[in-house]
Amino acid sequence: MAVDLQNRLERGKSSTSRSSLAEASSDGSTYSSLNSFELEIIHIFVQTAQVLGLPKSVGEIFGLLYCSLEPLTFDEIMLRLKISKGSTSQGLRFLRNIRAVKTTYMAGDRKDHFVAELRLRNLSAGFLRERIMPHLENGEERLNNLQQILDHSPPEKRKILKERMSYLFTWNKKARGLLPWVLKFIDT
Amino acid sequence: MAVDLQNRLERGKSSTSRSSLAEASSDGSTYSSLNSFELEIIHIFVQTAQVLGLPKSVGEIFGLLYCSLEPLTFDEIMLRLKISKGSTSQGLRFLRNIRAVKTTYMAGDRKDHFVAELRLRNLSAGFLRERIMPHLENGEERLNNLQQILDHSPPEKRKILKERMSYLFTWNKKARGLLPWVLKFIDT
DNA sequence: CATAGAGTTCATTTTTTCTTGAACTTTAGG
DNA sequence: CCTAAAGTTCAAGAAAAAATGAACTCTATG
Repeated sequence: MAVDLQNRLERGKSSTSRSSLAEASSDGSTYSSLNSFELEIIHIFVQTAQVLGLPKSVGEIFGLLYCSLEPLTFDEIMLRLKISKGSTSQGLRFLRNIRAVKTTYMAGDRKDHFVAELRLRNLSAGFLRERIMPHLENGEERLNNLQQILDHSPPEKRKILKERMSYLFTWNKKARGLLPWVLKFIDT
Repeated sequence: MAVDLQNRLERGKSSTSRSSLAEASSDGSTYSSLNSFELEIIHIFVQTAQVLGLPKSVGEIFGLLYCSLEPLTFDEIMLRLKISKGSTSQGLRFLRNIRAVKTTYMAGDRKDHFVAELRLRNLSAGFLRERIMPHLENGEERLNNLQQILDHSPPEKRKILKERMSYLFTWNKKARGLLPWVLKFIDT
C-alpha cells in the first residue's frame, strides 16, 4: 500500500519501502519522509489541484500542511516534499493569496511558520474570489463590448444573435449570484 | 488574416479592432474567416475552457457552434477554425460526451451536422456529471481507505487527524449535495 | 553597517498537455 | 462486394505549464 502511494505521488523517485507511520528517517537526513496517511491526504489535494487547474506543488504543500499537527517552516515543507525552493516559495505565495494558508509567529524564531486553513469554506471562498470571480467579471465586460459589435451586424441575424448573447449574460449573472450562496452552503 | 485570428484568440486583450462583419473570404479559400462577433464569442469560450482545464480547441469549437445560426459540418468547423482533423474529431467527441453539442440529421447528406446546446444549464450539467462528480466520488473512496490507515496511527494523534478527515468528508458530501442545487439555480 | 539567514525572482530546463496528420475503420451507395 | 467519403485513432512533434536553482533582495542582529 505504501509503495503504491509512493509510486503514485512521486513517480520515479527512489523510495525506501515504508510500511508504518514511523517518522524515523532511514537515510540519515534531518527530515522524515512522508507516512502513508500524509501521502494519501496529499494525493487527494494534488488531484483536486489538478481538477482546479493548479500546479501539483500547490496541492502537495497544502496537503502536507493540512495534515500537520504543528505549523511548518519553509524548509520543512521544501525538504519533506522534496520540491525546490522556487516551487515552495511560489506555492506558498499562491496559497496565502487565496487565504488557504496563513503564517503564525513563533517566539524567538525568525522563520515563517505556515498553517493550513482548515475551514474549507474559507478556502473555497478564496479560490472563488481570486480565480472564478475575475473570470466571470472579465466575461461580463467582454459581453458588453459584444453588444456594440452586434449593432453593426445584418438585422436579420441580429435578433437571433442578441438572444444568444442574452443567454450568456443571464448565465454569467446567475453564476456570479450563485457564489455567495454556494459558500454559505458549504460553510463547514 | 490567419495570423490575426491566432493572435486575437490567444492573447485577446486588444479587442478593439472591429473591422467588419462581412463573411466574404479574402484569401480565396472556400470557407469564410471568422468575423469579429464570432472571434469574440469564441474567445470567451476559449477562456472559459482554460479556466475549466479543457483544451483550447474545445472552447473554439463550442464557441463557433454557439454563434452559428445553422448546424455546421465537421469540415466547416475544421476549416473555419483552421484546426486539424484530429483536434476537430476529439473536440467534438468530448463536447458530445458532456452533451454540449449534438448532431442533427439533414436529409440527403451523409455528413454529421453539429449544433451547440444553447441551454447552458444542460451544458453545466454535463460538465459537472462527467468531470466533477467522478472526482468527488473518487475522493470519497480515498477518504474511506484513509480511515483504516488512521487506525494504525498513534492514539494521541489519531483524534486530531480523525477530526481533520471528518472535515474533508463533510466537505465532500456537501459538495456533492450542492451540484443538483446549482443546476436548478442556473436553469436558464 | 556588515553579514548571514530567510525568502523571492526569474531565466532555463523539464514535464505535461495539446495538436497534428497519416494510416486506419466504418458505412452508404453503386 | 467495392469504392469513396466521413470520421477516428494514435504516435510523434509542438506548445504550454511547472519545476528548478543560482542570483538576488530584504531585514534583524552582532
